[in-house]
Amino acid sequence: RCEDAERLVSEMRKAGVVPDIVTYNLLISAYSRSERLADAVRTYSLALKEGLQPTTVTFSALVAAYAAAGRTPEALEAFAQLEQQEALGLKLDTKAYCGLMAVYKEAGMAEEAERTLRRMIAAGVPPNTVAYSCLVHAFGREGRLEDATRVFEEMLSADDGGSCAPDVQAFNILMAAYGQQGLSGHVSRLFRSMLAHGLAPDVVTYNTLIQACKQAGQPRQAEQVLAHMLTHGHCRP
RNA sequence: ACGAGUAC
Repeated sequence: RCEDAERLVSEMRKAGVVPDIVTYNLLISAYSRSERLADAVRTYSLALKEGLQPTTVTFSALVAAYAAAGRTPEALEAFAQLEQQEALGLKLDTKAYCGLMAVYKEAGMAEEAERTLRRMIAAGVPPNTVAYSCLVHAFGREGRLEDATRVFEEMLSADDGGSCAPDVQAFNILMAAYGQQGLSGHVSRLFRSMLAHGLAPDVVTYNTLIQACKQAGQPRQAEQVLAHMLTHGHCRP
């Protein structure tokens, strides 16, 4: 699919259509998803050489490309470049900050992820469910369940029209965190809370529940989860 | 139009 994109771009050129920054952003993102960091970076340089002005999306895509390759320092550097460009009119938006938080999450730097969230809010950039979920996950990964729960509760009590309210994925993230510690009781409590919030569990929810049963050494409970999925679930195993 | 968060 990267190859298809490349072919398309070269056909564009032959047809006299000049690629713009969005074209390059798309390529960078496609390479990133294919874990082709070198190609992503080369494409970024190419865009600069073409005299194109990188956008917030360009840098976000670059950050994601470095992060996908596990290159934390370079990812942070790419975000720093975006911040430099703030003086030149680029805006740090919610997705850009979330990308940075994801880098910290992957790197096991939950404190930095939280600092980023607070900084975003202080800067007047509206946080959302993704930003909070990312932080919950960052703490969860480090086994810091109290912090993960504290952040999750902040999502529940956030009074901003629901833009930070936990969705299915947010519940899944916290459930997985508890499940990894073998705390299946907390996991099923969260599951009930999820239903009470009117959210429909998805396959990942059920997989997470079953994994939690496994982790806690409760094979019978796992069967009950499967039964629940088959009878009440709006999804298939 | 393009970029961000889950289970195995």
